[in-house]
This record gives sequence, C-alpha cells and structure tokens, in this order.
Amino acid sequence: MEHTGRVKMADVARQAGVSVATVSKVVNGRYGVAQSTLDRVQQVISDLGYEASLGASSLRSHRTHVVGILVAEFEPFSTELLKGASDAIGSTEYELLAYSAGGRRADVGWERRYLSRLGGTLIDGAIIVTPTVVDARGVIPVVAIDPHTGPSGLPTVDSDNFAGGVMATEHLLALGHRRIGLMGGRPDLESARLREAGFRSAMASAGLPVDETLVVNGGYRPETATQPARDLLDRPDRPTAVFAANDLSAIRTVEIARELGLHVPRDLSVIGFDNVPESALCDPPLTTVSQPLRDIGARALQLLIDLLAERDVPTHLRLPTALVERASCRPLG
Amino acid sequence: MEHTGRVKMADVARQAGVSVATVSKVVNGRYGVAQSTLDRVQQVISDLGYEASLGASSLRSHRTHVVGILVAEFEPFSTELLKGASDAIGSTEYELLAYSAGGRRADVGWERRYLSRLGGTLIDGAIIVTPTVVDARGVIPVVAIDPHTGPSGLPTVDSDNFAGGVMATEHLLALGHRRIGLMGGRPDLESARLREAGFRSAMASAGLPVDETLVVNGGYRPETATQPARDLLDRPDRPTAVFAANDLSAIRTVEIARELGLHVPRDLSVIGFDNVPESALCDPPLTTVSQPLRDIGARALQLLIDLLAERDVPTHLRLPTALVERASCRPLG
DNA sequence: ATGAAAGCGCTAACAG
DNA sequence: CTGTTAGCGCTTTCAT
Repeated sequence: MEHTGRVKMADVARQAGVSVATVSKVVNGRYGVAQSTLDRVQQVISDLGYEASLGASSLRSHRTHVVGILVAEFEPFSTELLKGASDAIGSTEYELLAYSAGGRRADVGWERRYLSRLGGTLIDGAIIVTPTVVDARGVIPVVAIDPHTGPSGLPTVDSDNFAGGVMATEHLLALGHRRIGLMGGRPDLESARLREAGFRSAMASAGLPVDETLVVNGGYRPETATQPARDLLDRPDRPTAVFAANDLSAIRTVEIARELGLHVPRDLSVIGFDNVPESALCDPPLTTVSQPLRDIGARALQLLIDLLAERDVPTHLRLPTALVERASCRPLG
Repeated sequence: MEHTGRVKMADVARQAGVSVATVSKVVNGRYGVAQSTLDRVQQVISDLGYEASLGASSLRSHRTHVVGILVAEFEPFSTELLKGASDAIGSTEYELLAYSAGGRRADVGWERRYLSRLGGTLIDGAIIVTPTVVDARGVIPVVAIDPHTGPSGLPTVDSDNFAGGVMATEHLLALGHRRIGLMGGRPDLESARLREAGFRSAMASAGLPVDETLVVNGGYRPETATQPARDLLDRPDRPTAVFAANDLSAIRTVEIARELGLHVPRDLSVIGFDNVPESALCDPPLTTVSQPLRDIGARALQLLIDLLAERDVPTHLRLPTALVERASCRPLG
C-alpha cells in the first residue's frame, strides 16, 4: 500500500471503507459518527500514521490551533523568547510555529509580509518580535514584543528599558567612571531609544555632560557594532567604560577591545543589556542588565492565547530589568 | 478598499484589471507577461502589501522554498541548532519554519506526525532533531540530527559522542576521582548510548570497575533528572564526581547537590555534555564537553539544501567534541 | 449516521 | 500575451 508520498485522508477513507467526510469528522471530533465506524477509522489512522496536512486543513477551516512567532532571524534574543513561548504553550491547546525568512530578506516591512504569508490560513495568531512597521488593523490577533517607537495599537510586552538604562549607567558611575561611551541600539526601536534616555538621565542626575563623540550606533548586531566599536576605542581619548545597548554589541565591543590590545575590565569596563545566555560565555563574563526574556516570551504567548479566546487582556505588559554583575566592569583607578 | 481580512490574489487581480492567473505569473516570475502588465501588477502588489498565502500556494505547487526544522520542544539544545540553521539559511533561497507541538504532544512518533502534517505541502524538506522513530521512506528529503540508535537510512549529522564520553570521564579520572556516578541520557538515543559507552570504556582503561548503583537515567531533561540526582547524591556512599550525559541534567544535578547541602565543586565535581550557553550561566559555571551545536545545525541545513538540489551528499557527518573546563570540577582530596 | 458536492486561495495546463 | 478551467487535501453544508 506504500504507493506515493504521504498518506492523505483519502487513503484512510479507502482503507476504512468510508468517505473522506466521515474521516474528517472523526479527525475533528465531530458528532454524528457511529461508535463502530469511529473505532475503525481511528484504527486505520493510527496504522497508517495519518496526520492532517496543516496547509490543506487551514485553507478550508481558518482555525488551526497553531500560533506563529515571527522573527527576523533566530539569534540569542529571539530564541530566548522562543524558549519562553515554548514553556507556556505546553499548557494550551496550541502548537507553535516559528518563522524566519533568514537575515537577507529581513528588510523593512518583513513583519507585514510574514503576517500576510502565514496569517489568515496557517496560524490563528502571531507574536511579532521587534516589529518596525506596526500594522494594527490585522487579520489575526497579534502581540508585539519590543516594538517600534510610538503607539502601535498592538498589545505589547516589553521590559523597563528606561530603568535598565539608568541602572547600567549608575553602575558605571558608582565604579568611578566618568568618561562613558554609549553604543546605542537600533534607532527604530523603542527599546533602544529608552535605554539611551536612561543613560542620559543618569548622567544628568550625576551632573555629568554627555560627550556626543562618545555616542555611537551599534545597531544591536555584532556586524553592525564592529565599526562603531573601533570608532569608540581606537582613539587616545577613548572612554574608560562603555554601556552597550544589548549584549551582542557589548560582546563585540569586548572582542574589538581585545583586538586593540585593551584588556577588559582592566583598561575598559563594558556593560551590556539583555542577559542572553551568551553573555555568560563571554570572556570575561559580561556584566549586564537582565530582561526576563523567557518570561517575556511566555507572557506574550499567554496574551495571544487570551486574545484568541476573546478574553479581556491588558494592552501592555512591562516587566522589570535588573543588574547582573559579572566580570566585565571594575572600579576606575 | 479595506473590506475583509488579508488581501488575496483576487484583490490584486481586480485592482490591476487582470485575471488571477496573470497575477500568479508575475508573483512567480513566469514568462509570458507583457512588461506593462507586469509593472502594473507589481505596483498593485506593493501598494496592497500582498504576499501569497503559504498554505494555499503550497497546496497546489508542492514547492515552497521553505524548509522545516522539527523539534519536540524549544529548549537550549534545539535552539542552538536553530541558530546555526538560521546562520546558514541566509546564503540560500530558502526560508525557515521551526515547528513544535509543545512538550505535551511530543510523544513517541511525534516526528512522523509532524512530517505528515507539514511535509508534502508546506515544507520542501525537513531537519528532525533527536528523532526516535526514523522513517526513511519519506515524502520529502529529511536530515536527522542526533537520532535514535541504529542505522536509520537517513542522512545524519551528529558529533563524536563516544570520544566525548571518554574525554569527560578521563578528565574526572585525571582529577583523582574514582567513585564516579553516571547520569545517563535518553536510552532511545544513540548519543546517550555512546556517551555511556565512552564512560565505560574510559573506566575500563583505567582498570576501574563501574559501580552499577552509581549509574542512573536522567533522561536529558531537568524534570526527569531530579529524582535520579537525589538517588545518586542522597546516600552515604555517594560518588565524588558525576558525569551527566547532557548539560541540562548536569545543571539539575548541581541544583540538587546544593539542596542537599553539598558544595560544588568542593564536595562534588560535576561535568556535563553539550556546552549549551546555559552551562556558563550555572553556579558554578559548568565544566562540560562541547558539541559544535550551531555548526551541527548549519551543516544539517546545508545537507538538506544539497539534498533538495539533488546533489550528492555524505550520508553521515560527525563533528568533534572538546573539553571545556570551567568551575564545577576540582581535584579530589 | 453517512456521503456527495462545493469551495478555501492558489498554480498549472491549456485555449484563445 | 492573457484568461479559462481544473484541481491540490481538506472541511462543511446538505441530502440521503
């Protein structure tokens, strides 16, 4: 019977001697099937290892019990969120589909295109990670994690980026640093804006002016942080400490420092943001501001599930940040 | 024009004054469309933000340029592979879809069911992570990572688990440990079998018998490792060192040790396997045997792409393991 | 309780 | 060059 390709509903129907309509009913647990038929069909289903094609069934039913998590790329940040979402999905009736077109196609507007590609059919709802173009008038319920600046109209979960920025800066200040560089994040993201605002606020509170030549844009990614890190460090009046807006650019900063013959933390203190697991792998282990990334992913998933169940949900969840001291910062002197 | 739901091909066709067939041709870059029509349709597509539904188009065309990575759960191991696959996909024409039904539905045979659910339509090929039921006669090309014991017939990528097991054990031996516990992995996985074989081989080479009461099954997961860890440690003749078959169960072992008032590494040395980023986050940072997880993911993806292009591929890639010394082991005495 | 038939959004012949 | 016509595998009325 191993003819061609995967087993489809028609194969099950034939083998069980019923119509596909009947098989569909038992697969979907509809009423109106005799117990004997039901048993027989289920037997054939398990014998053949049949499972309905997600593509086909979703096309027709528009209810799939699958939720999507749409990311530009699977990197340490988004995969932490994914772990959290995966933890949370266990207690629901849903399955999880994570989608990325790969870095290259992650141009402006990717979130809208992904949504169009998967929404309406394959997935019942979506979590979008760091969307820039937010398009509230959606077809399916959407929750945003760490979105673009400004009110999006989308339910959002993020963490207290401003407080985190203050925290990081105050830590450096408390260690005696005064000449502090800022490697900013993606300027199109609210999180980056707030972390920088926190930095400036803490500097101002300390009565310190911000040297704008010490403010660069690291773009949140190792590749985009490389040159800015050189600009910051390869100069006689380099800062004694750098606050990088996320761990990936902080880690790259540490690497560039080493390339330039600078020892971290002896010659340069570096603090990051996010507390992705990779930050502990860094040499030296990175001092950073943690966001509860897994929890953010789990909360976003729960929010989405509530949305799908048409329950009332908060439109914005903000989770706390905290200082994690490791070995990349030390007192000046 | 914002009537109902997502914009579909018919909407584009209407707006551009052509048939859906023509729109399909321009979307898929087929020949036989006048330049002026092409321009007009493309304009409408970008105005409307149209993107073809993956569900619908795949149902018909059986070629999607999407590859799947099928996992039981998104945890540190599978997400490292995912990062590697994501790195590698950037240089291809493919997009990446990662799928998990959540822990609960990850029963025996999940890999076959996922494949049935997504294969044939949504995805052109798949990477399956730690499959138990290997079913070579597939509809779509499949690459296995760290599969079930025995020859599967599937192209496989894994690492040198035996050598890694030897390495971990010899490290403990070199530190003077003689009474060494083994927390084994999932017995249905070749990797776990080989790591244990490496352990036994190293013990034998050292002329040491294996105390079978010190061999437990941790099942690779924190939840399943908890009780075995207690069994191993909560007794007067407990081992002075434990080799855990993966980092997650090693980390849990460290936690249980602490619960029991044991200090790691003073009272107990623990070594893991995998070198997931979380192992560095452990307190104390975990000494472990690294597998090049991201590279494994990238290689598996490349293998799959080659398979899809009908290029000749190696049927088995084995990558090296290496000892990573951190702080969870110390000399006995 | 069961099956026939229509159709989800799209692609692939084939006509025109 | 363009449109018409069939389905892809499944769900869903609606008859029987």
